[in-house]
Parts: sequence; structure tokens; C-alpha cells
Amino acid sequence: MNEKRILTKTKRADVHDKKRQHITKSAAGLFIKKGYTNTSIRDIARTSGISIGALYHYVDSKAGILSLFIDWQSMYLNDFINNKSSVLMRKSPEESLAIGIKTYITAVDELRDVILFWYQEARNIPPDRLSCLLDIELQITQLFSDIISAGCDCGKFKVRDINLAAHNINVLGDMWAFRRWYLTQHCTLNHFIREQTRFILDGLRSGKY
Amino acid sequence: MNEKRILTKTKRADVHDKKRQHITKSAAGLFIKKGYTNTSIRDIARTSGISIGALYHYVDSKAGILSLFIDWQSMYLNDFINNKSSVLMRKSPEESLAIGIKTYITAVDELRDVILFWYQEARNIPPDRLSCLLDIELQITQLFSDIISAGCDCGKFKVRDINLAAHNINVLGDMWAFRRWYLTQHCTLNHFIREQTRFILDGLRSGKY
Amino acid sequence: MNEKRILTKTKRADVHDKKRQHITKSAAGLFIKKGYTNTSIRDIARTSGISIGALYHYVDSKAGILSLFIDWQSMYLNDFINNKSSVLMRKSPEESLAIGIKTYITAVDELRDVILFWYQEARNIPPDRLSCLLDIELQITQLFSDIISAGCDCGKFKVRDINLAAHNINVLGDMWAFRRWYLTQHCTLNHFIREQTRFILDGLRSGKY
Amino acid sequence: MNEKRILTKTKRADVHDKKRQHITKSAAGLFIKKGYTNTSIRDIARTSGISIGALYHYVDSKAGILSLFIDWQSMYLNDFINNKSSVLMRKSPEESLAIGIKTYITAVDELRDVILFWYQEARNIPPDRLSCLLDIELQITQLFSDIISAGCDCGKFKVRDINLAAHNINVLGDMWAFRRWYLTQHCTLNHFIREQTRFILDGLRSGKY
DNA sequence: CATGAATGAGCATTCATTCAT
DNA sequence: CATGAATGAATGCTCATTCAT
Repeated sequence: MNEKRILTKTKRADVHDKKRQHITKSAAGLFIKKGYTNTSIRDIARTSGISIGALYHYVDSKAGILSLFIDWQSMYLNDFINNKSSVLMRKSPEESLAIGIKTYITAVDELRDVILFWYQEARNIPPDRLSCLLDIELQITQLFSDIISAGCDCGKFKVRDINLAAHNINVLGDMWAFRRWYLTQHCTLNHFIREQTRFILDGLRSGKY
Repeated sequence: MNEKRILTKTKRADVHDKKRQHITKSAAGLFIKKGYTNTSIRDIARTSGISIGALYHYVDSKAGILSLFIDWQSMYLNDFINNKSSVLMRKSPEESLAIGIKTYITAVDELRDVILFWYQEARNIPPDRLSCLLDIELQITQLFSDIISAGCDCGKFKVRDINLAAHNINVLGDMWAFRRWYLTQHCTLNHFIREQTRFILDGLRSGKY
Repeated sequence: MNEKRILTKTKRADVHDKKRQHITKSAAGLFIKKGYTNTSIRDIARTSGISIGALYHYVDSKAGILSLFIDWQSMYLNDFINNKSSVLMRKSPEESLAIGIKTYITAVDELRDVILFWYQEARNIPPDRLSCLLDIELQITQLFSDIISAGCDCGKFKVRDINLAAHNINVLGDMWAFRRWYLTQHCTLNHFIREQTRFILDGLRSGKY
Repeated sequence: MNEKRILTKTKRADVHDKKRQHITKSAAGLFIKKGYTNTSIRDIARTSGISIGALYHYVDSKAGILSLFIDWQSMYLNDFINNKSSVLMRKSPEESLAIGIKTYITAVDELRDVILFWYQEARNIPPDRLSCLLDIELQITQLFSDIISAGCDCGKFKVRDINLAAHNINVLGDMWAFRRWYLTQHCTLNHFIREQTRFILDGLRSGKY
């Protein structure tokens, strides 16, 4: 009986999670298309096919939905960090970096809407989630920093401000999201990855002259 | 008498322009701090010390204020383009580029709020102004493209996708605006300019190996 | 369960209709008393005892309320047309016309506010409803035209411009609404009906001299 | 000197009157086209080419302009009454009535916008002017009453409710203004006058059977 | 659990009128 | 006299959130 109750509870929690996810996804589409402020709770309710009242059973506020949306997307990038971080260091710094850049830009391509959203809606993101996002950003940067650092140590790279370089890499990848209006008309993703990799590696390489 | 009337008219137009500018500036501060959507006409009226009614004497709508704000800022960047473009080509490509980057980042530093605003509020910017902004953006990019192109011609640079490289420079400058949260805590402006210049030049330089 | 849901739905729709009707009636009173433009949504909300927000659950706009009001009233006149049209032709033209006039003026008496409203607010009535009203007006006129026509055929009436005559009848009935300020002080409804009937019949009758 | 002052004063008064007339005419056009409530003081100022401030030198309020407009138009109808009243009684009642109807409808044709305006905007007309208008209306009705009365006295007409008959004539003339949407597409003015005259005379004539 | 009706503050904008210049 | 800038209450309408059913 006790066990059953727990199971029920778990099941209930599962259903809750499913619903929350559904709401979040519906909201995500609207947030991305129309912006956070221009999306109304009614829009979300209509799009998700859930009544306003029910919606408030699963989420506590509009900002809460935004938080969920961010949490949901954070996972992807966290995965990126966790999966790759260990792998990358086994190769040569240049190879590592090339793989890192490629993986990152591929992720950016997948999450382009979300990344654009972050750039645009930073103001409306609840502070705790914003700092969480910045943290992820920094972790990614750190990943690149580590590789660059390793490259510097073995003389392949020559960089004065490693962190700045890492940020540069980050930004040169994010570009794929926020300059989409230009890039998609002039590049393929692969071309973009190739050229950015070259540009970055050349920017870091030592012993050039 | 006729002359007087004209003078009066000119004076009046001047006063109008002054007021409009005042309103625009007040609004700009609010737009930047709170975002366009979250800024109300009442806010603007209060901040500018002008009654709502009077405000509508000088501007036609909230979107109109935004347009004024953008026009006002566009001038700065237009100046950047017009003043520099002729000057830059007299030097060597590398020198030109270094000067161009420095000037651009300096401009970004001055207009950081506005640039951030563009990145964030693109959605709410009236289409005509948005296309105007993109045009400026492309002109700036073109400026860099020309320099890179010249550098390639004389063998100093080796770049496959010149336009992409130009966009990279653009973005690596804009960074100073949209990664301010990180950069201002780790860099001075001068350090940033120096390192970005180095990074970019190295990224473009040929004959490295 | 399905059935229950349908019932619920129907019930809900019913409640909606009731509320809409309530709002419409409240608004009607205000529209008639103060005019459409001089009636504010706040007035309607206050008078109907419904909050502004709730009000917009049931109607989509102020113009929408006006449309509802017109639709609601149109029904009455449509009934007049549909019920009477078949009945009238069984009698002699003169009798038919007398009955038709009496019935019409009785309807005018009932709908006097509304008819006055139509005369006064034509400008503000949404185009689709206005054309709907004109259509009803023309149908009524047609009713009279048909009777007059029949009367002419059998030699009882002698009328050159049948349609104009029908319009005359219409207008001589509507008078009861828009000359109320005079008529109610000098006539009873019955007197009015009697005299207008006589006036009209005499105006149409042939073989007089 | 005293004389001069008086002249000046008179002149000034004249100029005032001219301006007032100009404003009134401009306003009239707008009132008729857009309705009283939907016409703004700004519209009137713009249309008349007079500044808002100046406008308030000559008139005291928006309602005041409306009053002026009504006064201005009242004159026409007053002329109609005064000029015709004496003339009409010299002829036979039937002839008199025919002339009266023709003259009245001709006046209606000229003043159609104004008459329509009265029907529509009665609500917004200042009470004193409204009663003034009703007075004119009654005077016109009286004119017809007198003729009908004379016709009854000499046995040409047989009417029970003379005042109602007079109102009928009035309304059957006004029709030309407020059913313009229908009539102008099916009648010429002359046809309308002819047929209405016939209809009315037949409606009044005695000894028919 | 689910529903959607209810709330009322808030929004951008308009308006007749006043008044300093 | 003439101007038009200034006022701020009022307008139609939207919204996130609550709560009775």
C-alpha cells in the first residue's frame, strides 16, 4: 500500500513532467517566433491545447515557463560539455580544437533559435537562470581555454589572452545563430565550420613569420 | 516680415528637433535599461519631464520614437563609414586593418548600448529601420572586405572567404558590446583592441608555416 | 461521458449567449440614450455589472456589441417579414395593405428606439450589418410593393411609381419613431395607425373623380 | 473720433463674422462627412486654415461651432417660410400645396446634407438650437397645415387630422434627404417631386368614391 | 484534476480646451 | 490678435493570474 502510493506518486510526477515538457515545448516555439513579451499565456494555452487553469497546475507563472524552457535547453549544452570535455584532451591541441569547434558549431546549428533567443531576451530571463546560462557559457569557454592552454604549453599556439581567445571562438560559433540572416544566404554549415576552424586556428598559431 | 516668418519657422522647427531629441534620449535610456516592450509611453513622459499629450506633439507613436532613436544612432555609424573609408586605403592592408579595427571597436565602445539593443530588439524595430541597420552593417563589413581583398591581392593575406572574414571582424568587435558582462571584468578597452587586432591579423595572414 | 461533455458544451454556449444578450441589452439602452460614440466600454461594463475584462470574453469589440445589437433587432423585423408575407396576399389588396400597415407600425412602435437608432447611427454601423439592415428595409418595401402591384393589377390602385409608393409607406410608418417628439403628444398609436392607413390608401386609390 | 471707433468696431465685428462663417463652413463639411463626434477641433482648424488658438477667438467651443452651423442653416429654411407663406395663399389650395411641396422638396434637395445631419445628430445638438430647429420644422408644418385647412374649408380636401397630414408632407419631402441611398438610384428630383405631389394630393383629396 | 470566467491595472493613443509668448 | 505647445482625463482593449465550479 505504501509502495503503491509511492509508485502512484512517481507516476503522477512523471505525468507532471510530461505535461510540463509539452507546455515548455509549445511555449518555446512561440517565444522564439514572437518573443517572450509578445507571447501571452493564452497563446501558450491555445497552442499546447491545455486550458489556462490546467496550465497553472503545472507551471507557476509565465516566467516559470521561460525558466523551464531554459533548463530544458541548458541540458543539451551541458551534455555537450560533459561528453566532449573528456574526449577532446586525448588528441593534439589542434585536432582537439578543430573537433571542439566543429562540435560546438554543430550544436549551435541545432540550437540556433535558442541561442538567438538568449542573445535577445537576456533581459527577461529570471536572474537565477541567466547566471546559470552564463555559467554554461563560461564552461564552454573554459573547454576551449583548456585546449588553447594545452596548445600553448606544447608550443603549437601562441596566445596572450587565452580566455579572450576562447570567448572569440565561442562568439565566432554563435555567429551562426545571430548572423543567420546573412550566413545562410552565403554559406553552407560545412563551409562555415571549415572556414571558422581555419580562421581560428590561424589566429592562434604561433611561429608564423 | 516674410523673412521673420521664415526665421520663426526655422526656430520653431529647431525647438521641435531639440524636444524630439530630448524625448529620444530619454526613451533611449529606458529602452536600453528595460527593453522596448517593457518601456511605456508613461515612463518616457515621466522621464523626459513632458506630459503625454505634449509628447505626442513631437512624435507620432512609440514605434516612431524607436525609429528616431535608431536614426539618431545610425548617424554615428554612418559617420564612421564615411570618414574612414577614404582614409583607410592609403596605408598598407595590415595597417589599414589595424586602424579599421581600432576605430570600429572604439565606435562599438561608444555605442555599446545601442549595439546591444540592436542585437536584442531586432524583432521590434520597424522594418524600414531594420533594413537600414542591416545596410549599415553590410557597409561596415564591406569596408573590411575591401581591405582584406587588397591584402590578398598583394599577398599579405590569404583568405578563402573574404566576406565571412569581414563578418568575423565585425562580430569580434561587436563582442565588446554583447559580452560586456565578461569583458569589462577582465579587459581594458585597449587590451581588447590590441588582442583582437592581433587575433584577426593572425587569422588572415598568409605564409605561416 | 461524451454526451455529458456535449451537454456541458451546449450549456456553456447557452450561458455565453445569455451573457452576450445581457451585455447587448445593457449596451442597447446606453447606445439609444447616449449614442454609440458617446457610450464607452466602461459605461457598458458598469451598466451590465460585468467587469471590462469579462466583457471582452463575450464580445470582441465595441463594434461587435453594436453588431450583436443590430442582429438581435434584425430578427424582429425578419419575423415581421416572414410571418406576414404569406398571410397578406390572401386578402384583397386594400385589406392586405391595411393589415400590412398596421402590423408594420405596430412593429415600429415596439422597435421605435432601434429604428431611431438606425436613422441616427448609420455612420457607425459596421458595413456588413448596415447592408443587412438595408436589405431588411428593402424586403419590407418589397412586401408593400407586391401588395400595391396586386392592387394595381385588379384596378383598385393606380400608382405610377410603385416602389416609391412602397417607400412612402415605409417612411410614413417610421415616422412614428423619428417624429415621436411630436406625435406622442398629439396622437395615440391607434389614431396614428388609422390615419396613416387612410392617408396611404387614399393616396393610392384610383377612380376618384 | 467716436464715429470712427464705432466704424472700427463694426468693421471688426464684420471680420469676426466672416471668420466665423468661414470656420462654420469648414466645420459643416466635416460634420456632414464624418459626423459631429468624429470631427475634431484639430480637423476643423486644419481644414479652415486657422490655428486652433485663433479658432477659439471666434468660437467658444466645439458645440458652439455646431450651433453656428445650425443657425446658418436655419436662415435658409426661415427664408423658405417667410418668402413663401404670403405667396402661397393667393392660389387655389391644390395649386398652393403643389407649389409648396415643390418648393419644399427643392429646398430639401439643396439642404439634403443638413437635413440628414439633423436627423442623425439631434442628440449632439445643443438644446436651445434643437428647439429652434423643431420650431422651424413646426412652422413649415404649419404652412402646410394652413393650406390643407383652407382646402378643407372649401371642400377640396377631406382630412381628419390636418396636423398629421402636414407632418406627412414634411416627412415625404425629407425622405429625399434620408433615403437618398435608394432614391438617387431610382428617381430624378423632378420625378420625385411630381410623384410625391400626386401621392400627397390624392391622399388629401375628398369626394373620391 | 480541469476548466475558463472574472478581475482590474495597465497599455498606447486622442481630445477639447487653455495660455504663455 | 495669432500661434501651437501643453495638459491629463478618457478611450478601447489586453494581460497574467486567481478561483469557483
